[in-house]
Order: sequence, then structure tokens, then C-alpha cells
Amino acid sequence: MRLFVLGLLMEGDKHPYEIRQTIKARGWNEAFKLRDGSLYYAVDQLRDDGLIEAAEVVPVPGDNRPDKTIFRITDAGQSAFQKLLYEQMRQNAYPQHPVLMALPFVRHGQVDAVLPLLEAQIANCDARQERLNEVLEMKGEYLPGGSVKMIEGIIRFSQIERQWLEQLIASAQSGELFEGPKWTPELLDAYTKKMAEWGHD
Amino acid sequence: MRLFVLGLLMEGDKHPYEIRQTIKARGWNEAFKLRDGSLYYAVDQLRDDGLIEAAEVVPVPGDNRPDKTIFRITDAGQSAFQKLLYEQMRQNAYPQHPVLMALPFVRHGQVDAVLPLLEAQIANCDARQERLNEVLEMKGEYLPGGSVKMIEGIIRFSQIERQWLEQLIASAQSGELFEGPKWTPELLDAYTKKMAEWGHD
DNA sequence: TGTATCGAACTCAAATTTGAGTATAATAAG
DNA sequence: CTTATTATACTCAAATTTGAGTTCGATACA
Repeated sequence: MRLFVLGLLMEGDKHPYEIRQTIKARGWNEAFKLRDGSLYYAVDQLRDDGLIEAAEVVPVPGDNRPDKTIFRITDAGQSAFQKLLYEQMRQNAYPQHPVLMALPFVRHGQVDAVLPLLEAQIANCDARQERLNEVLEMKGEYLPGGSVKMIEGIIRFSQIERQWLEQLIASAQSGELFEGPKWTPELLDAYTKKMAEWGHD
Repeated sequence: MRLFVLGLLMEGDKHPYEIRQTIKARGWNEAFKLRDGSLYYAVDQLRDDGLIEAAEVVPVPGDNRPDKTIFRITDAGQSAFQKLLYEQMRQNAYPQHPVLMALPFVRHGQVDAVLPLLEAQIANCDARQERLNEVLEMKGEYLPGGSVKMIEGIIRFSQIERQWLEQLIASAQSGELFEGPKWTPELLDAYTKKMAEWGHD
């Protein structure tokens, strides 16, 4: 979240709500999980750390409503941004797909419940691609290279995701997904030997 | 995390550390971000909610060291597991790749810093694939269908990730990744009109 | 003219994750 | 035989995220 705030303030001064708007406007909320709460928290932290500062305070009509503060990135903030950017790019990439994580456990679930969920994920996937294609068509020519690459990247991953989900549906239907560990008599022997090494299943 | 704990307890009673071992043994820690802290926290929560219960308390040699508690999933826990599993599979799939999130901002960074980071990600990617292939070769025939599908899925995604990273390197070298928004005179006009709609960039 | 909903602009407690630390036994290395 | 590392089995404060709620003005609708 810090990266998003600093990154957007690199383009110009903004107040928190404007950052939120921009995130939505560029379709990033479709792609990433970025909640309001985290945004305001990040802004507070960044101000406390002296990485951003108030550029202007605009009063808001209405009585006891908070004024909005327009923030500017400081010099310290600019170098912190660089660091943060590289740190972000250095992180380990964990595949966080919810279905992927559920996979080892689906065999304890019901086929009838699992199949529709997989179908729903495909629908999700399609919808996401469609929305992002729209964004590209509408705004693609104005967006900077990196933003375009990001959207294209997500579309690419979504296509693969779709194929993968289809295969999963097939193996759910064939029952393969619900198979437990396979114990033929010979394997059982080898298995018990390995068991100590890597936990049982 | 709850899903992992309940899912593993579906297979048999375990103490927390054993759950941690199993997670490592099956290579899940390579694929997902699962910290000890969260594990113990989840176990506490689940016990408080009555979804798991102590099956046995084993004393540990040594004086003031905590005994280990072996947990068993309760009936309530079994149905909670089902719910949780389906809930998990219903979640929106956000592509959480760190480089993907950094992409809109790399243009404010340095080529010389970015390129090695992308290369490092490729190396990561290769290492992950290799490790997972090893897991498949060593344990594949014993693992239940879902676990195999999970590992295969991650390998699949990693292959695509690699291709994508290579393309990114190319567009970093060509400078495309560092381009700002493109303002030809005609586009600038159209742009200012759109600006109100979706924030500026 | 009343009401219903939408958007702006946040706030906040509670839930959860993170990262680092602790203590002891067992094993390995010199 | 002494020291160093590794493995076991956690604990805990601090950081962060979550999700739901708030307040007021404006616009839409009946």
C-alpha cells in the first residue's frame, strides 16, 4: 500500500481520497486487494515517517467534518520510494490463488459443491479479462508503458488461469481430484519408509 | 491458515508443531506464505471456537518447557471445515505477483536497478520449478490427486511467469517500460477530456 | 415535498499477520 | 571432550489489514 501511495504522489500532490479515486479509475482495484482502511493507515504512517507532508489543507463545507489534506512527497519520501520499489520487486512470488490453496483439501469436500465453485471462478476470470480489456481499449493509448504491461500481464495470467480451471473441472468430474493417496501393496511398503521423511498423506 | 489446520487435522490428530512439519514436508511452504505465528494463532482460535480439541497432552522432557497438545477436529470442526473450504474457493482471485504490482511505478526507478531484479525473479522462478518437480518425482505417486494438481498448477503458473518476466526484461531494455504517458498533440486533447473520468496519468 | 440512495471523505475496533525472540535437547564437528 | 549448529516447540509485541460504520451534501425519484 505504501508503494501505491508514494508511487501516485510521485506524479503530483493528492489528498487521500483522490489517491483512492485514482486507484479505482485505473482499474487497480479490480486487480489488487486495496482497502480504504489500509490506505488511510499508510498515509498516516508515511506522514509520521516524514516521507510525505501536507501541501495544503482545504476546508470542506459542512460543520464538524474533517478538512481534507493534500499531500506531497518529500525528498526523503522520494528515496524511500526507490527503496520500496526495489524491495517490492525483490519479494518472493507466491501463487496466492484461492483455489490453488484449497486444492489439497478438496478431497474432503463434496463434488456437487466443488463443481459450481470452479465454474464460478471461470466466470470471474472471464469478467476480469473483459473489464481489463475495456480499460485497455479506453485508456490504453494514454497510459504509460508500465501500466499497460501490468494490465496485459494480468490478462495473460487470467487466460492461463482459465485453462487451468477447466482442467480442474475435468479432473473433478473424473474423480481424480477426490482421490486419496494411492496404496497399492508395493507402494505401501515404500511409502512407510518415506513417511518419516515428509509427513504422512 | 485455518483451512490448512483443519484440513490437516481431517487426516488425523496432530500437535501444532507436527502441522508445521507436515506443511514443510509437503513443500507447501515453498508455495505459500505460512508463518509459525499465524499457525499457533489459528490453533488457539480454533480451540476457542470449539472446532478442535485436545486429544492428548504429551509431556516434553526438560523442566519448564511447555507440554505439547495433540489436537483432534471436532464434529463442529468438520462442518466448519466444509464451509471454510467452499468459502476459500469462492474468493476472488487477485494476481498478487510483487512485480506485477510494482509495474505501474517502475518508470520512476532506474533501469540499472530494475533489470537485475527481474533476472533474480527469473532465477527464483526456475528454482521454484525445480524444487517442485523434485517433490513431484519423489512423492508424486504417493500424494492424493488434489495435492498433485496443486503442485502441477504452481509449476504451470511458474512457466508462464517466466515467459512474462522475459518479455518484461525485453521491454525494460527497449525503454518501453519506462515510458510515461504518450502525449501527441491530438491525444492530449482527448486525454484532458477523459481525465475527469479516470484520474490523470 | 418528502424520501431514498449515492458519493465524498473518512474513522475505528477487532482480527490477523509479521518478525524476531526464547529455551532446551540432540546431533555434529573439531 | 568441548563447542557449534540444528531441531523442537513455541511466545509475544508491534505492525497491518479487515470490515463495518459514520456524517453530510447532492441528486434522483415518487
